Amino acid sequence: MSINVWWIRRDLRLQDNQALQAARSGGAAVLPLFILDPILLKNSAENRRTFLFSSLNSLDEELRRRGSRLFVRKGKPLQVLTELVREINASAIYAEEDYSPYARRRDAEISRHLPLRLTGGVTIHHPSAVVRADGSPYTVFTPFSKAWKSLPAPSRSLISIPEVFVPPPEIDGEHLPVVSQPTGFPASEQEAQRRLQAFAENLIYTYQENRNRLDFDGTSRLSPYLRFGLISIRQLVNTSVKAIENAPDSVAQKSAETWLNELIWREFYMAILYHFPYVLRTAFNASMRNIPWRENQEDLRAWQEGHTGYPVVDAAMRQLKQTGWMHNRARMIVASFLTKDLLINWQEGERWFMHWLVDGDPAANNGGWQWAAGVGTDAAPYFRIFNPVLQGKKFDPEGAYVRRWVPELAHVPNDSIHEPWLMSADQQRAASCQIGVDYPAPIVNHRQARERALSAYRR
DNA sequence: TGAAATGTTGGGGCG
DNA sequence: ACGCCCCAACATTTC
Repeated sequence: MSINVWWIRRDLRLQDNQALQAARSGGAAVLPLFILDPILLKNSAENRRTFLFSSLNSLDEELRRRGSRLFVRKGKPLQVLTELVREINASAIYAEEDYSPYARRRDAEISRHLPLRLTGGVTIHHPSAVVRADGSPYTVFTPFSKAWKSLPAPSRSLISIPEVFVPPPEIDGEHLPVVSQPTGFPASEQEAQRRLQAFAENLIYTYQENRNRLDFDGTSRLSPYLRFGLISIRQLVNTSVKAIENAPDSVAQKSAETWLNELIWREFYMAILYHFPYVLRTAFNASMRNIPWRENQEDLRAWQEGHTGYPVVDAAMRQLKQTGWMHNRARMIVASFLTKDLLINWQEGERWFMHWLVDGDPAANNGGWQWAAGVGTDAAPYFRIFNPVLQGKKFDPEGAYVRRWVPELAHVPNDSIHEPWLMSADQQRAASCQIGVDYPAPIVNHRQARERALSAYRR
């Protein structure tokens, strides 16, 4: 009987898995393999490692329930696979294609030596398929999304979970590191399914208005699961399409369409990274590579630790450090603050986010930062500068988000919660919050910082 | 997926 | 009744 390797990379799921399906074709036995690649492990952040290992443990449990198990080996993938293929006399290696520069180099090298077969699955459409008639890639989101939508829709039926695996041979492998469950994001396929189901019942129909609210859980919170493939993008897209069709009214329909667009943004940035891998090193827009950034460690530190004196910024940065996740609206606010108000290089923000985010993905994170800094594809114009006070008032009107993450401000009244420095000495005493002692005064004056950013960007 | 500055309009107070 | 001013509300332009 022939045996295939199912090389698991960012498809940690049994449901709707094209690589797994391909590996089982012809009734072959499947060896589920995860490779602990020292290069990837060195670059990955602790929150993502915890989520990854926890996900692998739960995947292993699921496999054991079906008469199989997960094999883990450590080392350079080419070397690991070469040895393994010889050891078990495998016919082929099946894996879901990954479009990041490192993954492409790695897979190209392996393909020269071994029968590596790549399948789709990370995206709905391959980055090279969403291009203009002349084959050139899109660099603006709206035309990209139109082209994306004009391509054949994904199959509406998902690939079901194999009931029984042909047991693979017993071979040696590493043990998975034992980790505690990541807080806030239980790492299992069932959890991802539960979240999607809950979201599809209600929140998807109010997404348009609620997604921006910092003080309300109006988003799906599926990003870590999608990042590591505990759920397939196809299932999410199919869910959004169904919701668009079933929407009770036009507001609900618009909401489901907005959510679908967010999924397309993800594919857009993956395509950008695929076609323009240099964006990981420098601004997409060549005219935006010489902005006179400030090198100010003190301000950078204040931003990172949530001590800028702007409540909504500090709340968001503390949410990130404490939970490994940040609300999307908050990501835009803190990115605008770092790059515009503090005039610090967006790449500092990109690095900090990758260090903490449990959903950190190079394509999406880079795209988001370049967008916010106004240096990327289809970027926000450089003069679009968020006012952290107005953003707070608009999207956290009662200050619930601020109070949750910045306890020093717990007793500050609503009308001062987003500009506590305006409180009188009496009010500060009443709120048990002395500005400059219990909570910092703003490290920059927004009005002046805005002017500084505008003139720096103009240069 | 902004915010600030500037322009326009129209109602009300007032001489 | 009229002109003038003020200013809020809204619209447009600019960054």
